[in-house]
Amino acid sequence: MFMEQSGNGIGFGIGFKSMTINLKQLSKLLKLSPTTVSRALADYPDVSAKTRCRVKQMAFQQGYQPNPVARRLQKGKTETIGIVITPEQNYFSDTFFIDLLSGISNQITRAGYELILGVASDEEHEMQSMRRMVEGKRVDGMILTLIREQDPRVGYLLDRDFPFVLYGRTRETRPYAFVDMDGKQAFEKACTYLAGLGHRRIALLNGEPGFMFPVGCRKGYESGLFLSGLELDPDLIREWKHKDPSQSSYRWTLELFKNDNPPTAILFQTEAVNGIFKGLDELDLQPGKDVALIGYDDLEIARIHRPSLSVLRPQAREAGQRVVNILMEVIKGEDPGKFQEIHQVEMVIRETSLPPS
Amino acid sequence: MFMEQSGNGIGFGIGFKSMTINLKQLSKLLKLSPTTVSRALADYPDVSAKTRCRVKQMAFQQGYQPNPVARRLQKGKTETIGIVITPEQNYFSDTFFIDLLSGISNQITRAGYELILGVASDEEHEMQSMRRMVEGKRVDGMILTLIREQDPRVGYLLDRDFPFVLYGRTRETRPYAFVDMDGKQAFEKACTYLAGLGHRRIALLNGEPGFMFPVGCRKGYESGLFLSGLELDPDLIREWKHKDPSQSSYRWTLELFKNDNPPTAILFQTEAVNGIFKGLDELDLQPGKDVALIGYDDLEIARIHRPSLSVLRPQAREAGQRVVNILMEVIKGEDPGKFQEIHQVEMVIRETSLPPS
DNA sequence: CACTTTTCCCAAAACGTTTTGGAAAAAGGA
DNA sequence: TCCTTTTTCCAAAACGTTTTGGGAAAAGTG
Repeated sequence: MFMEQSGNGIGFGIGFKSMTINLKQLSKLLKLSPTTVSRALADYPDVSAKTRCRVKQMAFQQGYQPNPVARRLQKGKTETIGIVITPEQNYFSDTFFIDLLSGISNQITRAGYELILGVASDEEHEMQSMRRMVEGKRVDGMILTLIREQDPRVGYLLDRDFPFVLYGRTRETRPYAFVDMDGKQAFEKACTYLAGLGHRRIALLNGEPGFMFPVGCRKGYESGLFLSGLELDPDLIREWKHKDPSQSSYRWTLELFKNDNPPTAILFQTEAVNGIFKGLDELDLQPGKDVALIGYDDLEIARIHRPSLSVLRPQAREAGQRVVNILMEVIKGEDPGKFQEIHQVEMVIRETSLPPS
Repeated sequence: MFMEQSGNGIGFGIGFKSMTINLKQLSKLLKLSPTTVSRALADYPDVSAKTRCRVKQMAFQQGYQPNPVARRLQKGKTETIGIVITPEQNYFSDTFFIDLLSGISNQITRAGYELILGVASDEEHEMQSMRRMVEGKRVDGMILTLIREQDPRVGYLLDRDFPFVLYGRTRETRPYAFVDMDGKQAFEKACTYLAGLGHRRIALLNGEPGFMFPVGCRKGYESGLFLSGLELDPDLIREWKHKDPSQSSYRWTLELFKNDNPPTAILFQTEAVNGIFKGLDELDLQPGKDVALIGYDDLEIARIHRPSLSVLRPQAREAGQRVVNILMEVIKGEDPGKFQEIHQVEMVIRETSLPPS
């Protein structure tokens, strides 16, 4: 008996190299047609239980795995999801983004898909990287993070009806799918909590304008003040920059306390915590003792620091999984407008949220 | 004239949707064979300059891009590189890993390849994720980071002769390709520098045993002591844990100063800096003034902190690019043993490396 | 002109799957 | 037994490229 094809050494078990068997070879081994083998493996009902079993056994024994590239060509799908990250805005400075990515990755793998990653240095390259994926037919869908108020990526994808899901929201009238954290509710909760402790001067050190998330934070903050019967003082609101969270928040912290009537509590995104600590230190104010603090995001520093930082904790992992599940539905053709989820954020009270002294 | 195929609306310029033209349609438009069009676009010499030009123009005008999946099938390549990261060891807590990833991603894109990302929660899933990529024929090559002294991934890939490049090194006698930072030289340099300033008691707060990088750091530290005529004191060497760099380094910092003859300087990986600062603070020691500090990795905190932290700065971006270039060579069939690069690390003197007081 | 060489193009095969549209064999029904 | 239905399988087409192996026309050579 001779072997045709590139002699595939029918699994003699010697060595590991190129244990790669394909459908034709497998079907030859089974004395069946490739069609039947393919259908047996896919559990089609038109192949008898006996042969199905035989096929699966042999496939397992031979370590057969269908070539994904060939399947993709035939199916007309890339089985791939794209995401582009921009390190300049040091977004995933800590566990939060990794958790999100971890949820995304695991769910994508479970679906038999791949996650391809682009790293872009700025907005322009971000768009470029996404266009390469979309127009180059390299992905079936996109995941967008770090969403801006006016986000050209969303318009671009909507225009060509390309499947995508946002982690976050943007200003856009057409319906689109998103998973967002309820920043408004979170900041409202934190604000009323502090007010409930007796704080009357609560500051907000908010994220960079232009991005969508800080908008919700501010709304929650204002609503929290209102619910607690406190007045909004524009002097107690400042915004730091993504490029340099520590430096800018440091400066704004100093600024906040130049006030005649300085705050007794600060709400902020935990990314900015280093600058705040430094500022307070310079002002000889003890975090948690002289000034109450609640951060958004439960980064490592929040747990490590003494006193440990009270935080608002988004469930990034779960959100990542939802993003993928939704994206799969949208790819299947479901109406994206049906998938608009706003996830609750829990508050973790630690040591920096005491009543005013 | 009728259109066959799924009437592709030969670029009337109305709307964006499915502007996707394929080779057959393009060739029909040009009244040429698909063969010629394909070869024209690939700059084969057997197509006349005139038609080549005509083809390229039309391809551009129609926004034609070859379907990568089809090309991959034909070429027998996935045009894809895999990488698996493990967030548990909070490895990319900051800019360093992002820089590496950025270099990797850009270079991969330049080569027309994709980067697929796996996120694994532990060593077992890390291996599993890699096997899926390799045995599932999903990638042409792997990039490995965070290398352990005994690293099963390396043996696995060598056994099946699968292309890969390490960022780092491991204990393995067979030749393999790697790009590594010269941790030994870096720590030697830092150590002799401090000794030159007059420090006699220099401590090393090293990374977790089991990983390869700390081995080099320790060698450099020992060599630096030796070159400076200082004796090695095992009491001045401690190792923190990846899982919890701040906490463990905090404890070890306290421990170091329980010594009868405490250190006047500490060498460490910058990841651990928060714990060290906290420890020193608790001991009422001023970083940089009472204790000189040099960290490995130029993280944001190093630049932000006052006094700013002197550091050893690896060029992660450049290293990432080299890793990809080398991997491309290995994929082409070059001998991996030829590619073993050890990159120099520069020292950035800031404010925490003064002579002993 | 007859021959060779060069230039330019193309039909067909191949990559490894899945899907389509039967067809042969077995089983059931009268 | 003959006809119908069900079961089980398969050959061929298709997905969109690139590569192979020419072949016709044009240009060069004597």
